[in-house]
Amino acid sequence: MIRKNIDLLNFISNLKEEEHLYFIEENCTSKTIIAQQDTRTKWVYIIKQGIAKCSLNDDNGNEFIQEFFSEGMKFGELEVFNNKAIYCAMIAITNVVYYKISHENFTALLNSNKTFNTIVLKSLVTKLSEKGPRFAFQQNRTIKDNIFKLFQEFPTVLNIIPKQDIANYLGITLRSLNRSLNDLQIVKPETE
Amino acid sequence: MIRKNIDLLNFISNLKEEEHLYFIEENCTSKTIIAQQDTRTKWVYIIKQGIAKCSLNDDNGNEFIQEFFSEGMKFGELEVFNNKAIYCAMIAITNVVYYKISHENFTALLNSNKTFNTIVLKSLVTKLSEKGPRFAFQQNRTIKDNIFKLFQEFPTVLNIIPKQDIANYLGITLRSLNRSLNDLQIVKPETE
DNA sequence: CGCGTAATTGAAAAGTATCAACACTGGTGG
DNA sequence: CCACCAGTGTTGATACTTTTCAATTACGCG
Repeated sequence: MIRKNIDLLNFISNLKEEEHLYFIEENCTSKTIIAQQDTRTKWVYIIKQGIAKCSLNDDNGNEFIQEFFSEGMKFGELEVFNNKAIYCAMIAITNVVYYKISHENFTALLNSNKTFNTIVLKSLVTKLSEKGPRFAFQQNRTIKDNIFKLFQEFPTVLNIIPKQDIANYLGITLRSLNRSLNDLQIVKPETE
Repeated sequence: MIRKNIDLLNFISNLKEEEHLYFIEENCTSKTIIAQQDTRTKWVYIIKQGIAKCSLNDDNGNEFIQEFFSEGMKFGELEVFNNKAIYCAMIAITNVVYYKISHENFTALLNSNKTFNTIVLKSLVTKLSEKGPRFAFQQNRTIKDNIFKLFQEFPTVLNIIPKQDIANYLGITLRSLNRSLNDLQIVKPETE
């Protein structure tokens, strides 16, 4: 649910000065729209710290959250290859520190640096191989099954992510989420 | 819904003799299981002709169809990178002609041949960028909306793919599919 | 304290699945 | 040539799940 890619962060911090300059560090506060859906951008983004949601909004005002991104997750790289407008939005949930790298430098690094090429390939593969099972499970099980599984994997999610976002991630209404949490007797863990 | 990747087929047929031998041609009849879920394989498969379903089955007997694959779609490449058992099955719907290439040769080609590297990257990107919107739409709309959209994009689907498979692709029951088809007055086109 | 955002809850309406019976089709063997 | 069978498709009635709507409460922050 909350994805990370430490390899990529390590790779960046170990880059020699010259190539490290490709990556520009910025930060933003909670709720900032880091990248806007349906616009064109020249940047690929990589989360350094914090949590953001990668979400897809349709005309009816429905928000579908694909994943929550944390350390090392990159975003906007698909647009380097297919040269289209970005097809989903990236919105900060907590305060976020991130890198951005231009399409040109991204492509250059991809062609010149075999390690980077492999890391990018693997990250695409990982994203792909996680999406399938997630949607399969989500479609074929009841809401309760899905919530139960989610809270097993991630017991503290209520302390980190707003309920509406959790509901949008699961593709259900807030009402249904609340009912199921009651039935399953799941409560927000105390933070001490 | 039925994916193709002509670039990859062209690439293969233009390969020089030596590298073309990497790709072994085979064929099978309808309903053959080309690749079995949760097993390990040393092959990457590429459809040359026909249609197969890429599906994910769970313990409860539910089948979730990720996509229907046609000319040029490759399958099993994720396992080259993450070295796990294949996580979904590939089952022929029509008679199918396909290539297979070993993991070793796939990797070799990926490293030695820049065109191939790009084609593989792009195919991953395409798969990724199609999955998100599909599930977003599927989750946030009614069954009828989904069916209407599907039959707009693909009016002849009833002539090609069994109804149960269409239902599994949409994540609904056959009963619901039939009811909605009635309501929408969608009928199987005559084949002449 | 007051405001806006987030969370909670009940009742009614809408959407979907489940179950079971039946129809159609093409192929096979007597 | 007909009877049978398996696979595929069709349909109605009912039960269940989930959403919608609306009213209310809790919380954090200036």
